[in-house]
Amino acid sequence: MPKAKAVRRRFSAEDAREAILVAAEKRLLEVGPEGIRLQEIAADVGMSHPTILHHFGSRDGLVTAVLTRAMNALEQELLACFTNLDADQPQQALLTTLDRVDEVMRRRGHARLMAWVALTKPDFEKQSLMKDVVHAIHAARVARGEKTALEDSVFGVLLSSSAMFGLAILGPGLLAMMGREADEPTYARFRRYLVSLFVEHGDHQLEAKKPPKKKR
Amino acid sequence: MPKAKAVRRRFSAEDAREAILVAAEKRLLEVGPEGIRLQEIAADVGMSHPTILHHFGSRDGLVTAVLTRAMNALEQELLACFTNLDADQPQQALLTTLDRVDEVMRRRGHARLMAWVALTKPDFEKQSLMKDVVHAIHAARVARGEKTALEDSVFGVLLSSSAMFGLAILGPGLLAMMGREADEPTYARFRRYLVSLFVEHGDHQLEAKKPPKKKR
DNA sequence: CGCACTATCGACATCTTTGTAGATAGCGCT
DNA sequence: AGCGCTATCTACAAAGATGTCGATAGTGCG
Repeated sequence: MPKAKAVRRRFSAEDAREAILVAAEKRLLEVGPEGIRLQEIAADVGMSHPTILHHFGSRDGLVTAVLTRAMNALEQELLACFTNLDADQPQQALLTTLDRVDEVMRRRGHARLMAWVALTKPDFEKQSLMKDVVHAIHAARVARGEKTALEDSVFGVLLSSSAMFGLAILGPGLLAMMGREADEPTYARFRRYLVSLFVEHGDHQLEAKKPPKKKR
Repeated sequence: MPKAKAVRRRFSAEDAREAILVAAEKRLLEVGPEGIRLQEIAADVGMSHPTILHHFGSRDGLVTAVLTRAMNALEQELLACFTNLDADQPQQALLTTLDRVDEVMRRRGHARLMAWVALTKPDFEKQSLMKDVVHAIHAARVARGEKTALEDSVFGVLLSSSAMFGLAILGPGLLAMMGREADEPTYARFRRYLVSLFVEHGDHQLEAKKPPKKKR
């Protein structure tokens, strides 16, 4: 009996790369860059693993491609979180920004991606968009009348970023250790708590400037 | 010509396990649990890899042993950071506590250990010592006269922990993105900034209770 | 249609890593 | 010293991963 003719679908090179990258990114979020296996990804896409090598040259080529793709996408998503740094409603603007960052980093799992990159590729090319964010925030604070140094705003962004990242990675474990539910309302209350810290800090800077109100 | 007699040193089982665990922990901090290679560790210790298997049964046995050992040691070190939660000098006590945590987590690299565990072993057994820390802090705040809910202290600890962890992992990258030096003085100033946030928050809670001082 | 191009595949080569088996040699005990 | 225990070694087995090669079969174009 003659062997059955293999039905072979054929992507365009572009589509094939895209499908492979999507499958690889899924694995990347789950098991990290080191856990990417050509055969697994090939099976997910429904092709044989030499096809992946044909499109990316080597396993390392695939890993680099998927990492840069994922980091670029993450950068865009984070940029979109900072679209309404509204100076009129600083408190509300800060809260919605934190909500969005939490959505991207924790609920959609992209903090894990950053963690993998930071742990395994410490010299990965960094963007510098955050500088603009810091200056926008600082300008708004100064316009509001706060007497504050630029570094104070730098530290505010640094604290928010570190905390949202750390929360995404360690949050469930930490909350469990402290005997609290790691549910969405708790996370939402925590974000409000963080905003209140910043608001109180801003008011404090404001008062420090206001010259003669009572003693001293 | 007769082959040279092999000079073979012989540890006690205890010492051998210890030496292997030390070498394995070094690799663990560098490349994570998945990166542990029996042959590399054996070479570091100066033995052949089947000896490791003899002592730990399997690679997985070694990994669990080194993980539990490292996490237990980390737990002890972190516990030691909370020895002076002095209610009389809350500000100074908080600052030195943060200094110590930073020393353990960032400078000694143990945040990477926690990150590896959180990323690859999400269901690793957790301790619950933090509950005691939270209650101690909260009791001190209430004794000081702050009108505050327990969850407020929970969130304070959660914020500190997440931030110190995130700072240890992402700190250099974030600071570079914002155009600041990632040197020790900067980290120290950041810790003081974080403490000032908590102090202002505490004062705010205090004022909220204090009934009649001026207008309002 | 017929042909060139190339995405795809099966089979294999090679390397790495874990794990096994049997032999060997250091150490403690009598 | 002699003997048993076992930590250690060499050599090999087995599995899994990346990468290579030549063949095959869609796809687009003349």
